[in-house]
Amino acid sequence: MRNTVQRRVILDELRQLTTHPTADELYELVRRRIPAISLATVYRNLELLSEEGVIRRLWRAGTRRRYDGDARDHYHIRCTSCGRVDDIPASTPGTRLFGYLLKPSGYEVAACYVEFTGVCPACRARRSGGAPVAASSSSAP
Amino acid sequence: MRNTVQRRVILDELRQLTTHPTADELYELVRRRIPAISLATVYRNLELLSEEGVIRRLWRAGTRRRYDGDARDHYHIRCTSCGRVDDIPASTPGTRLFGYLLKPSGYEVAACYVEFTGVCPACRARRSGGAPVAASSSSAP
DNA sequence: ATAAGTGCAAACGTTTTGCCCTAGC
DNA sequence: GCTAGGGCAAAACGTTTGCACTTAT
Repeated sequence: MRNTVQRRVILDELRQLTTHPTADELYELVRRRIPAISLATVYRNLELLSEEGVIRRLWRAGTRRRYDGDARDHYHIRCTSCGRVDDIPASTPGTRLFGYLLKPSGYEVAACYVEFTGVCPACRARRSGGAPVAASSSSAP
Repeated sequence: MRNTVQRRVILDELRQLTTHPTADELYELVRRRIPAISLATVYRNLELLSEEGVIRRLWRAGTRRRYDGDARDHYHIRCTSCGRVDDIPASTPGTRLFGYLLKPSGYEVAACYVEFTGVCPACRARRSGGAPVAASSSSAP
């Protein structure tokens, strides 16, 4: 992975934000530093960086994808009214997850969605059998 | 909410599946019973039914939205290779979540994504202040 | 020198919408 | 009869891609 100006600035801008921007929100910011950058470059870099595990992709099918410059373990809470996404720190000896949710987050918590990712039995068989699968959509977030 | 033929068939077909179909997968099935139905109707109904809490919308499932006819509490596991989504039963006295994940699911589990949904502080204030918010995107999944 | 990366514009697939008509209440 | 809901086609939307050019290695 080459160290291009565009990539450096995209990552730098993303890491300065705690707002989990969409590709074009980030594009607007990056454009202030590299006016000639294209939206496609932002998309390509966000995709590549999340595949490499440098950043995280917050999937939401059908709407806009959001990205998180912090790849460390933590949760997210999304406002069902305006769509913003905030961080919820992972439980540690110092912070209790549900305690945080109830008070400091300020959110009125409505629901919790849990999704595991992995490799299904059929794909595991196919994989060990030899022929690789035509990967349809995504890598693990 | 009126009890139309289309709505009845869409819900019925969805409930017969455990495969969490996309809108157009369901459309193909429904079309066998109502050949003249339009894809837009399927979309409109899936959206309405999930807003009403009758079915569930699986936001994170790849690029295409997937729907679940079972609105009861359970989790999902998505294959990062082929995109299929399976159910993981919620922990009950009889089934242990992690026990299930490790064995009967057959999946090689890679990661777990947790997202809460709720109403953010700003929207709560706006809401109690009176003026309703121009809801941007969604209801809780 | 060479291949990864970029910019541009056009293409893509999914979802939403406006319009007028149909049918449930 | 009134209105939510349907069908159709077109638009909108976020994202991806082909191509020729650039640039980091």
